[in-house]
Amino acid sequence: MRTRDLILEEALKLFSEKGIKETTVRDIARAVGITEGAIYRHFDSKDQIVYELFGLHSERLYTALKESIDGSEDMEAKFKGAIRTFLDFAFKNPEAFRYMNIFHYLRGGEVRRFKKIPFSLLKDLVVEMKRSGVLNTEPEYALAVITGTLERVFLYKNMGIVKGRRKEIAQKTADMLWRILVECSKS
Amino acid sequence: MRTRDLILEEALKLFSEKGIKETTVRDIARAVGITEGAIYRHFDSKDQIVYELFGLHSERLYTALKESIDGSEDMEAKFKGAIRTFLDFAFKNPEAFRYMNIFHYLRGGEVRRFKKIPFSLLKDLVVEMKRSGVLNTEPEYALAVITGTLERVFLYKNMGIVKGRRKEIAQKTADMLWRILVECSKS
Amino acid sequence: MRTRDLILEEALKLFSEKGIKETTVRDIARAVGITEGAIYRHFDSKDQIVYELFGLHSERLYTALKESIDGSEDMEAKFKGAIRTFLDFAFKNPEAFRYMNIFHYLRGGEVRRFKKIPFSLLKDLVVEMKRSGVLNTEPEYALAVITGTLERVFLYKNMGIVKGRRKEIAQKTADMLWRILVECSKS
Amino acid sequence: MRTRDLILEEALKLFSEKGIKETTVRDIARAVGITEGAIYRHFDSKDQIVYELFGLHSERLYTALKESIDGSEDMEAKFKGAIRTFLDFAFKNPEAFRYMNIFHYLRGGEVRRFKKIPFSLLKDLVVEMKRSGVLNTEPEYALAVITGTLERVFLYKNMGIVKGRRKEIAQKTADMLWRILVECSKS
DNA sequence: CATGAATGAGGTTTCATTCAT
DNA sequence: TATGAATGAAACCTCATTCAT
Repeated sequence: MRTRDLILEEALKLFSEKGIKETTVRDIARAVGITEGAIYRHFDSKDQIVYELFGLHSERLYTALKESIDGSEDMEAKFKGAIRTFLDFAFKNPEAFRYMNIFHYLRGGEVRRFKKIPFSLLKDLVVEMKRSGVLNTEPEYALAVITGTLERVFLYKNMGIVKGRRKEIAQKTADMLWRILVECSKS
Repeated sequence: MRTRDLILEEALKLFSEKGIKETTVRDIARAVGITEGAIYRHFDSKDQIVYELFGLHSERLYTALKESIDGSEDMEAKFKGAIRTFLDFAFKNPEAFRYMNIFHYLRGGEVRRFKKIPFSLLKDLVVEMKRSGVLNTEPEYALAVITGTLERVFLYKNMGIVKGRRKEIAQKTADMLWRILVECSKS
Repeated sequence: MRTRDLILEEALKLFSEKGIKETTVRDIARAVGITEGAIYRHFDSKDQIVYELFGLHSERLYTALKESIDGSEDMEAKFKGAIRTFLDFAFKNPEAFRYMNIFHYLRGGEVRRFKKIPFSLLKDLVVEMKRSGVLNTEPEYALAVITGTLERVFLYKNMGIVKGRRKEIAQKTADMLWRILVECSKS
Repeated sequence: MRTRDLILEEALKLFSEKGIKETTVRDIARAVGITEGAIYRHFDSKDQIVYELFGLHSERLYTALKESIDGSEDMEAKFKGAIRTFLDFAFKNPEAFRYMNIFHYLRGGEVRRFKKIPFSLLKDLVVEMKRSGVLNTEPEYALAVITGTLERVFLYKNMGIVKGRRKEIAQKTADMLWRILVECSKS
C-alpha cells in the first residue's frame, strides 16, 4: 500500500513544478519507479490523483488551522497563531501549497466539491474579529490583505526576495498583519 | 491583419478561462471562426501566441503604471495612483490579468525574457517610499502586502466576495493600503 | 513569361539540394520572390514542375549527346566525345544532373513516359560498338561500367575526391574508359 | 521486442520503395499491423528509424567487406572477394542497398555521423593496391569505376538489363573489374 | 500487484491548393 | 499576373487508458 502514497507524493511534486496537464502519467510512473499501467492499480484515472491531492492537502491545512484557532484563547492569539500555522504549513509543504494555488487557478469551479477549505476558516476568523470589535477594516478587504499577503510572502521567500528563517518570517508576518489591520485602526 | 488580433483576443479569453495547455489550437480557431491551419499563417506556433500575449499585456500594464507614477507629484499621489491604475487595468482587462497570473504560475522561469514587468515598477516605488522615510515597514513585506492584496481584491471582486463599483473598490483599496502601510506606522 | 523560367530554375536548385518532397511550394515561391499563389498561374501543380524539369533537362542532355555522337566519324571519336559531352553537361548543370538522378531513384517508374532519355543513346552506342567488334566486353556490363563511372566521377568531383579542371577530368575519364573497355580487351 | 524489428523491416521496405519522406509513419504502422502510436513506444521519432536503418545496414555491409578483405591473402583475392561480397550483399538485401543509396542522396551530409562506412574500406583497398604497384590507374578514378559499376550492375540486374544468376554476375563483375583495372594497365 | 505493449482519440503542425481581391 | 488569407487533408507525435501476461 506504500506505492499509493509514493504516487501521490511524486505526482504532487510534478504537478507543482510543471502544472497538471503538463505532467503525464508516464512522468509520474517514472518518478515512482513503476510503469504506467501500475498507476491504474491504485487510481482509476489521473483526475482522481488530481482531486485526491487537493482534498488531502486542503484538509491537512484546514485541520492545522482549526486546531490552532480552537486552541487559542484571545483574538490576538487566534489570529497570529493562524497566520503562523498557515505559513508554517506552506514552508514545510511548498509543493502542496503551490499545488493548491494552481488547482484554484485552473479548476477553481471544482473547489466547492470539497468541504474543508482553509479559506473558510480564515473568513470565519475575520468575521468574528469584526463582530467582536477588534477589526475596523471591512472584513472582505481584510481577508484580501491577509490571504494575499500570505501567498506573496510564501512566493517571495521562495524567490529569495524575502529573507530570513521560516519561524522569523512567520512571526514577522503575523505581527505585521495584526499591527496594520488591528492596532493601526484603533480610533 | 485583423485576423491576427482576433486570434490574440480569443486565445486570451480561452487561456484565462481554461488554462494554456488545456486550450487547443482548434479551440482558438473555432472561436475566431477559421480553421486550425489558418492560425499558422499568423503565428509560427501556439507558444508564440502564449509569449506574445504575455508580453503585450505585461507591457500595457507597465506603461499605464509608469505614466501614473511619473505623472504624480508627491509620494501619496504616486502610491494611490499606482494602486488605482493597477486595479483599473485588472477590472477592465480581467482576462489579461488572469492570464498574466497563470503565466507567472506555470512559466514563471520564462518571465525574465520580458523587459517591462509591472512588478518591477511597484518594487521601485516601494523602495523609494522606504528611502524617503514615508514607509516604516520593511519593503519586501510591504511589497507582499501590496501585490497580494491587489490580486486578491481582483479575485474577490470577480467571485462576488468584494462588492461595489470598480472605481470605489480601487479607491478604497488605495486608501486602505496607504493607511495601513504608511500612516499606521508613524512613530 | 520570365517568371515561369525563374520558377523552374529555383525549383531545380531546391529539388537537387533538399529533395522533391522536402521542398515546399512556398520554398520555391520565396526563392523566386513571389507568393505561393502566383506559382499556380504558371503551373497546375507542383508535380507538373517536377515532370517538366525532368523532361527538360533529360532532353537537353539527350540532344547534346545525340549531336556529339552523330557529328563524329569513327567509333573512338563517338565514344570519347559522348563521355566528354556527358560530363560537360553534368559539370555545367550540376543541379540538373543531381536532380535527374534523384528523380530516377524516387520516380523511376515514371521515366518511361519520357521519350528522349540519355541512357538509350549510350546503350545504342555500346551495342553498336559491340556489333562493330570494337568492344569485347558484354554490352550490359560495359554499360554498367560507363554509366556508373560517369555518375561517380561527377559525385567525387563535387565531393573533392577527384580533383582537377573539368575539361581535364572529362578527357581523362573518356580516355580511361576507352582504354579499359576497348584497348584492354583486344585479343 | 519482436515488434521493434518488424518496424525496422517494414520501414526499410517502404523507404526503399517510395522514399523516406514519401513514406508515412502510418504506412509503416499499417505494414506491421499496429497503430501509429505503437511505433512511438519503440522509436522516439521517424527520424530515429531512418538513422538506425542506415547505421544498421551500413555496418552489416562494412563488416562483411572487412571480413572478406582481411580473410584473403593476396591482392587479387582481396579485390575480387570484396567485389563479390559487395554484390552478394546487394543482391540478398536489395532493399537495404537501395535504401543506403537513397540515404546518401538525400541526407549525404549526415553520413559522417556514422563510423563504419563501406565506402571507406573500398577506398583503403584501392589505395593499398595503388601503393603495392598492382594498380596503374589513379586511385580516385579506379574508385569511381568500381563503386559506380557495382551500383549499376545491381540496378541493371533489378531492371532485367543484366541477366544471369547472382553468383555468376558477381563473379563476372569481379573478374571484369580486375581485368580492366589491373591486368589491362600492365605496362 | 506489476509489466509493457498497444490503442485510439486528439494535439500541434505542415502543405498543396484555392480564391477573392 | 500577383497577392495573401484561408482551406482541408494529412503528417508527426502525445498521452490517458486498457489488457494479456
